[in-house]
Amino acid sequence: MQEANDEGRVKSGARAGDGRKPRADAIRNRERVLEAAKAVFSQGGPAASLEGVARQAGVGIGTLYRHFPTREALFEAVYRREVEQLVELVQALKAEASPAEALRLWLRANVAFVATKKGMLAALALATQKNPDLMAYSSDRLTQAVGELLARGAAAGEIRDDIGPEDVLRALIGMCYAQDRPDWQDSVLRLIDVFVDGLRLRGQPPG
Amino acid sequence: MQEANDEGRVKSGARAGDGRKPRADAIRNRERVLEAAKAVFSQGGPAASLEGVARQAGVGIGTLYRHFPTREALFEAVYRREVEQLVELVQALKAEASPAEALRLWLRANVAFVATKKGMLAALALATQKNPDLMAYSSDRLTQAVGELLARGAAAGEIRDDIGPEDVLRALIGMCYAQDRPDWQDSVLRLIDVFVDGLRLRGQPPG
DNA sequence: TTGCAAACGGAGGCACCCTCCATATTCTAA
DNA sequence: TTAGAATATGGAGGGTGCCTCCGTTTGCAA
Repeated sequence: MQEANDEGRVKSGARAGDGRKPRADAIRNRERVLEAAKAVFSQGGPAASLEGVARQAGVGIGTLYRHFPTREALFEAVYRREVEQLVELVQALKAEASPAEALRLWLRANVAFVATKKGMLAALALATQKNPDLMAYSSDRLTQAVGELLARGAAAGEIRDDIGPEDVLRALIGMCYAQDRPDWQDSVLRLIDVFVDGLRLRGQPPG
Repeated sequence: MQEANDEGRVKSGARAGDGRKPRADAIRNRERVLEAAKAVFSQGGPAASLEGVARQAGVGIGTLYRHFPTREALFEAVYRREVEQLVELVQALKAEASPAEALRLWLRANVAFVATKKGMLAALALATQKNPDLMAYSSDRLTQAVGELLARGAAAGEIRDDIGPEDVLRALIGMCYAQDRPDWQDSVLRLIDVFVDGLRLRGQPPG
């Protein structure tokens, strides 16, 4: 009768309403399933077999379903995680590269993401249709992340300050949208270089 | 030259290599399956049951598979047809409305399309991933169609001539991309009105 | 009419979906 | 350390959908 949990939205994971900590094996298995799901969805798209995911994760199908009661829940968890990784990449790049270069590398990483995870994109189309919040959430997170890169560049006088993060994301989406030919990646990578060059301020500060 | 019968690449239907005409019942059933598939995919998305399609079409599952050997083939046929209808709508609107108004109505029709056929969008994401030609084909057809509307408006001095059909389509896609809230349709319809107003030339010709 | 190629429909074998519960594992408190 | 409670596991099972195969039906030409 306790257990009204089911959490704000996220199910299945850590303690929330009830102050209890999940068991160690539960955490481990949850992780395994997520890892396997990432691979399987990337490869096979949104209709990929969940039993296949469980097999690859080395857990029973029942375990998979306890952690993620629906296909959408599983996909959503995988996707949120990917978004989080892209956000973290921003932090890492800030430490390693000049502002403009960091932006360029981050955009390139996104292209790689799209290219590697083809199936995930189709799955995303399905998932956002059933749960619009997911799109809103990821847009916010990514906008904020790009915003940091831009602000840093602007502060350093390396990048113009009249282009907002939404514009950059929209450009990225637009460029990745037309996956009409086998060599679309090359094309988009070139476009990104051009785009970042366009964002650069010409009169460079010392350094 | 009437008809050229649809077949650009499409398999399954009419004569091609062999000069034989398909049987009447074959044509009829093919049509029924397409109609049913449109409804079922729109409602249920790309994973919808093909046996369900066959049931709704009133044909056996074997018949469905003879006409469309794979799920993708079926979806592709449905989608090509939808694109064709949007193209035909352009012709109809040219006869019925002023250039700018025709453009406005056509864009609105696209929003309705997206709204009604939610499932089709997810299916499209899947299908284009497996067959990039499909995207290229539909882009071309739609670009050409919008191009006609724009050219007509420009010729009549109603619409500016420095915006190309690709720009208009990109704007449309961009506006429909953010289906993040239940009332996204209202928002997009407003944006379309604004957009078309923006395309209008101020000094209007007589009429 | 008749003959036959073309088309039909659905049975059958297999994979996957998801639920349920007997069993196994982890945690806690003594 | 250990026992018992709480929690988690895994896979059997009933149902649905996928797709192939083939005996039967139908349209069409002669």
